Amino acid sequence: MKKIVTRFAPSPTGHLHIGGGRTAIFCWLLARHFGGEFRLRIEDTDATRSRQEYTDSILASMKWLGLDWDGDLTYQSKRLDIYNAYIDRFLETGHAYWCDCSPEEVEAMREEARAKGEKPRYNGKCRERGLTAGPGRVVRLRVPDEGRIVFDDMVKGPIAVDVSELDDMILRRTDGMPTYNMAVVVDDHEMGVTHVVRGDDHVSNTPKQILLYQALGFEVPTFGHVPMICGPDHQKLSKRHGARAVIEYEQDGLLPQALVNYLVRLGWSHGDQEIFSLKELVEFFDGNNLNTSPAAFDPEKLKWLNAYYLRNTPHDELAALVAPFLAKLGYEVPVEKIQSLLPMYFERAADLNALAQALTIYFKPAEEIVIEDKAMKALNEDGKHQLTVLHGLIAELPEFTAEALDVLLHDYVAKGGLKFKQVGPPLRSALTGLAGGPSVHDVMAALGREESLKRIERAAR
RNA sequence: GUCACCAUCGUCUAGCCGGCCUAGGACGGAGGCCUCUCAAGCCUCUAACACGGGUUCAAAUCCCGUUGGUGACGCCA
Repeated sequence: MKKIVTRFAPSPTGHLHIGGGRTAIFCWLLARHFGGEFRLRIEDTDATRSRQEYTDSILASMKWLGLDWDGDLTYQSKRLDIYNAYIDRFLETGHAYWCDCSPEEVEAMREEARAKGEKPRYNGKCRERGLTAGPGRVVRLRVPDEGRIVFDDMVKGPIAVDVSELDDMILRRTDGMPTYNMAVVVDDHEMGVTHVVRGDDHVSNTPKQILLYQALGFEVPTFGHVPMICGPDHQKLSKRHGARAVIEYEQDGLLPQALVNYLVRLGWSHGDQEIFSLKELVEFFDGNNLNTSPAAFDPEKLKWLNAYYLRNTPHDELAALVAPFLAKLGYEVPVEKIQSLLPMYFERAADLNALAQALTIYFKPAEEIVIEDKAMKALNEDGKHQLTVLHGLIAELPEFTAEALDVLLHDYVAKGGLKFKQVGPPLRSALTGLAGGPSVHDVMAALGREESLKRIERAAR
């Protein structure tokens, strides 16, 4: 079988969005599954909107997601000569012609068609005028008068469109730049792309591109259009839905594997399985079992997956990942110290940022511990009384360890005929300022005797 | 408006070459166990085949229509 070549072709007009990210993952997976090649191409033919910083950002996001590409990056802006050579070929073979209609004229044609209840399109005015190159002129494709374009979509199955739906699209703009469809076809052919997997929004481009392949005598690749991702309300995806650029998820403290896992399951499935390692993904993803309908983005499920991956990350790795987030909060602390606190917190946070946030109470002085409202309740009269008594006992505890503290507290409760509820919550409020969290004996052991006593005394006042 | 695509719990989905489906899993939600609390974990529950016609002994599964949704219709990609 011929080697499979896929590609991801973003345009550097913004950061890598989750929709594009998912497409990239699918393309990468398909190539890796079949031992083929995954190529990356930057579609920067729109000079006014393309920016280098976006290219850099997209590349960084690709790396973060773990999507490595084969060969060199291809920049369309550096291939103008190639496109022009092919445009000449179109002209020479009579598949294209020069047109001097102004945008306003064309717009009028579209209006006219719309008024007649037809599809808005260019009417072919310059087809037989025999125009040659000149300023203000574009090159248009001569679309066949009749026929149907049929292709077998990898995910959607057979799709047929009548050529009467297509108009004589522009191949070369007045500024000499190729249009999207033109450049894509040339590049995909020259790069040896065998499988074009892209978003659903491109289905209507496919018949146009097939026309170009045919006119050029190129072999038509396999196309696969994955459905779009929409917001939880099934509306167009927007910031309001919490669906954003990949880079933002990185900044929020998501684990790349969680995002990949989530995105891949949005539109693809492997039976009932929810959790996939990268290795399993490569093993299972063969381009089948892709869904045909648009999927709603669900931040809750992403959160759950991230928490899952967080819990299952070895603590030395996790500590290293948390460190930069703590630093961002103003706490430069040794990774070993972070790791020592992780057993108490790794099951209690949904992302690295929240995890770092939770750890800050171990690095700030007693005076900076703010007691939240919910935690105030435990610091009633009895609570403060218990804290005062406990302060003395803890100060005299011979061996200050979590185990010894646990024994001390339970002995104290048993001897006094108390309930643990009378000592646990006030201690937690005093030590952490929070109503929930790890066992109080663990917290004290982590804080150390001196700091624990300071906080208990402060809260007992 | 025209064309294309799509339609299973609130969401992601399994099932879809018809019978194994009184429709399965996961997230969320509700309740419970555990427990000093919050998580985690475990258990239980919640909730769907858009509608209408066919075809058939039998339809979530096949066909047609309706409705609804998405996308496209650029000298953007």
